[in-house]
Amino acid sequence: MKDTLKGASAISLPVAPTSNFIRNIIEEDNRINKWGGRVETRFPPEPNGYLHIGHAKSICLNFGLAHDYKGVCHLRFDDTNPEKETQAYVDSILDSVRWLGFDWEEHLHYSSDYFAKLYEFAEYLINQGKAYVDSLTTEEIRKLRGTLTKVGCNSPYRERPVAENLDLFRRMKLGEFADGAHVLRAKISMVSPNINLRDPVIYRIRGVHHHRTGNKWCIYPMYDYTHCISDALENITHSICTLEFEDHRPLYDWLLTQLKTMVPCHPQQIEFARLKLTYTVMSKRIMSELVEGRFVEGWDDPRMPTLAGLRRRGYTPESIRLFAERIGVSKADSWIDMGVLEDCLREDLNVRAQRRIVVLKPLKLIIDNYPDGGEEECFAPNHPQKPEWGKRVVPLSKILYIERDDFMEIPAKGYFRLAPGAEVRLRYAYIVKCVKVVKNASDEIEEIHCTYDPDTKSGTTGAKTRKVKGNIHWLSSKHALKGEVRLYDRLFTQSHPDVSERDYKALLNTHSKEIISAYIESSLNEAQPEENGYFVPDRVDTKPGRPVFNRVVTLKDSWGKIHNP
RNA sequence: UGGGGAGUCGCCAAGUGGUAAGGCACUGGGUUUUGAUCCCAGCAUUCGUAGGUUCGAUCCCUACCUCCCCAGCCA
Repeated sequence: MKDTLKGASAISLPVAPTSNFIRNIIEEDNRINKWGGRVETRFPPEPNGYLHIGHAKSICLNFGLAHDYKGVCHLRFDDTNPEKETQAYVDSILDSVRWLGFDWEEHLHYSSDYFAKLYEFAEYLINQGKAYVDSLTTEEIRKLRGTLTKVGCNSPYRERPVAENLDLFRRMKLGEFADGAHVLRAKISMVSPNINLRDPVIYRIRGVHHHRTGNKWCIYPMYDYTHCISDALENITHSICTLEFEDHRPLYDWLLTQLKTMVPCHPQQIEFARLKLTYTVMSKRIMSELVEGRFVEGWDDPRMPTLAGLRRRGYTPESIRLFAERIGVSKADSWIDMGVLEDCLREDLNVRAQRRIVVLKPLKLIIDNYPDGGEEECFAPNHPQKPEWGKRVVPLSKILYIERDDFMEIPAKGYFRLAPGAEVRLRYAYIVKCVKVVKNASDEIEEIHCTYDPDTKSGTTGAKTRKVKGNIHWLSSKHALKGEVRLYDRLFTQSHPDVSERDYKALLNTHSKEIISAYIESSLNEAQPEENGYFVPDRVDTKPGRPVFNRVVTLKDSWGKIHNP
């Protein structure tokens, strides 16, 4: 079911993908043999930030489609804005895509690889009378562009002769002008109702160092110009992007039409709705403010929706791929409930994680009739549904820690765990009965006393003779280890955080991280659950002899839902 | 109010002229030494609204309503 494929795209879901409009397009293309059955996609991040779960949707889509249709998916860095891009971001993106389980094989590309070609094509456009050098300032260009409801006006430089344009453009490349002195614009129409077609800027002067091309260039192509050509040069068949690029498509198509004799193909741009997840934000700007303002402890803070954060929290690549499949792909704006993501994780961890005991909020339980200093071994299965995974020893002694929530002095209706006079099974051990509650001066329960029935040990014939409904976990006080456990909750208190509000930070959940000192089984080391959630060692803060765990997600809790909704 | 998109169950999402898939959530029931998992059952006479075409419309036509995106020398 969950095999680990190596190669092209290491994906494999427990469910068959449902149809979506992009698959329908591909299937129709294949039917009419538009691309000779070829499917070539690409994931084109700009190396100016960290990848997040929204990018994961796109990665899974692009690599997934390539995988399913026996095609290939390129990883292409759209690195045309050197002021914001760095090699460090390239590295982190590479790392995240690899971690998610995808392999671009030899198809790792950079838009900057095409700078020479892009430049050559720009000269071609100039020669064709389809591009011109404009010498207006940014503000002047903006003014002449018109507005949403008013058409634009031609720049006074729009009719510059080809030779002058060529000369100017070459000198721009040579570095003869200051940043901003000139731009190259496509000559389309200043009266188009689509603002993207009002002679868009396609090259600007930026005398800055580029993380890959160094100081070779001082003019850099713009996204709209670069992207379609890069797609075409790479022989992409289906160029999948998000909805906001929908009205850039006419420009994408215009450029490739002008350049049809220069490029090998004309890919189809297809737009889908970007992911929005409740209780969090996907905006790079907001995330960056959260990091800078120390509201979280970095881009890989386990509360962040970044892939680095999710990974550190304990999310598995499989769970994220399952999530991407489960949410589907469409063009409708939508918010996916965070619960869907969490459930995908539970589904994955449930089958793969070994079980261990963690007592989060301990309450001392003393077995009065158990011999002082005595101890014995109990055997607990590593997975309740997988006997082949074997059992491990859990030592029992007279003094234990149980979960505070597993005892109620005055039991609520329907509660069937420990209470005065009540009987419950210490899981994998004996049935005990609560005989006494000891409180401190402030009336807080300090310890509870029980008696055990020596004939009821789990695994013995006596265990079958008596049935109790309640069943609680425990750890022997002298054997349990102490460990730091970090409990996380949603980043925002609002399901649909409106970060356009100036004071959106007031919407942050101030209880999104709780650090506690818990009792753990000595062998707890992977994502391992028992009762109160799935835990994973924190990959940054765990040091030898100092265990630090993150609770990735709680278990479903239908009692908790009834009792404290 | 220019242009481009979208509106199918609480949340996603198939279907697109023949009478509403699936998942999540939810509700019942069963199994269970995790109130977990697992299993079984239930859960839109209805597809933004109003008209029209048709034997028949979520699907075609018309009008309207609501929401999203676009005026970076960002991507």
